[in-house]
Amino acid sequence: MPKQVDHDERRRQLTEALLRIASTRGLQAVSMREIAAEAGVSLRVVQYYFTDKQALLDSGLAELAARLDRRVRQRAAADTGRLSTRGVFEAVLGAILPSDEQSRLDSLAWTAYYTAALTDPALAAAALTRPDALEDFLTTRLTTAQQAGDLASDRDPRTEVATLLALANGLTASVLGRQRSHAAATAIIDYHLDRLFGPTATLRPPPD
Amino acid sequence: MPKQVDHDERRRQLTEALLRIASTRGLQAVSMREIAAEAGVSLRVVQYYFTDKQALLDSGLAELAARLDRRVRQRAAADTGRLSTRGVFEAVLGAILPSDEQSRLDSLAWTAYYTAALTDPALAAAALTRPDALEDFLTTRLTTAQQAGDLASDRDPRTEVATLLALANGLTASVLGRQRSHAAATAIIDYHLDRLFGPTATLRPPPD
DNA sequence: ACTGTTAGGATACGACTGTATCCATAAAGG
DNA sequence: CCTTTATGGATACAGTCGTATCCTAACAGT
Repeated sequence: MPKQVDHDERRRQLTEALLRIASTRGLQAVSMREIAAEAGVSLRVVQYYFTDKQALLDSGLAELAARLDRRVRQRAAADTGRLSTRGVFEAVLGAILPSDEQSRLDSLAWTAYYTAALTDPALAAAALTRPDALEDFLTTRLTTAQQAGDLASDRDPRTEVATLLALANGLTASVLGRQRSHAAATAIIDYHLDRLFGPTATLRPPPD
Repeated sequence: MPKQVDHDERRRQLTEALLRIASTRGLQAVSMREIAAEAGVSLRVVQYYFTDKQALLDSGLAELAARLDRRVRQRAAADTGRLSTRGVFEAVLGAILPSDEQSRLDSLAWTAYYTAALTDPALAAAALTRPDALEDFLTTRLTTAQQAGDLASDRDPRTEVATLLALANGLTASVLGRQRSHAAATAIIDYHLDRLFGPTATLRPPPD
């Protein structure tokens, strides 16, 4: 047998080439030949490791979901026990908003996939499933905080969580379109976390 | 001369055919021939009334912006004087969220354009300009309400408006993806308007 | 009535698409 | 050693794309 190639590694390289194109030139600029060129291989190699273009697109979507999940998990879930409830929300929402260049590119690709899924049934199943896990986790956490007295009793945890996630998505769109800076988006999130959890002590000036 | 055709009317028909395709099959499904078929004319006619595909896309974007502007204006700005500040916000935000089938289709097309503009410089200039007018109008209105004592003094009108608009966009995305119903999105908006303007009197049960 | 312009039908061009096929090479197993 | 199999280069195919061209038909102005 020939060179004995690691198929998973090859597929990973091609998937990353695909996402690089999708995030910089859009999902409609993704073609078999473009992926090959971006990855520095021939067209045949792309065909060899992926049966279909659809398989390639599916792989890109899966990798993207894994990346976003990883980002949220690394920022928050690792030491979720040690963080305050507010800290958890800051971490999760901060992980959703595009901050550095890489997360911006990933958000761009994700937006492209999401939009394509709205009119393409082949992508809808994979891209339009609601990520219940994150929402449930935050709702549970916020409900607990409310029972502990850290959240006003007239707040509805489910609605508050749904709001913050939808708000983060809306802000993300505006950051991607460069209508708002990352800092401005973060400020808006913080404003609402302040209201949610009351005038927090973190950076309050010392009492005179 | 021949049939003496109304060029503007012809262009309007073709633009609407374009938007019909973009909102149901996506912007990447829009081709000259598809537009011709959708409008029931020949390819040559499409070429005759639009010099470019780019001109066609620009026309679609302009029509879309006009429709959304019209929707907001009809719901709110016409009798903005007679409405309460809360009523204005309900009207504007309700006009942004896709409600009936037509506004859903328009929102789909708008989302497709916005996403395409993120990676296509030819669309970026027209689609990624911040609609300052609406935001400024609402901010002014909210500031006035605050001065009249209808809004708690520790609220920041600018941030509140930016939040509600970004929230409406985020909720719109979830409604388009059928992850949330229109009613659920409206409930979330109302929840926050309740908090903004205090426990409102509109539907409060009569005091015993 | 003739002429010139406008409106569109028909067709073609080169580029690009996803996919399929043919064939060469290289290494592992007998 | 030699056959088999995994890898990938080269090329082809049938569509579709935006755009260009050619030509005809119908009417306005003179």
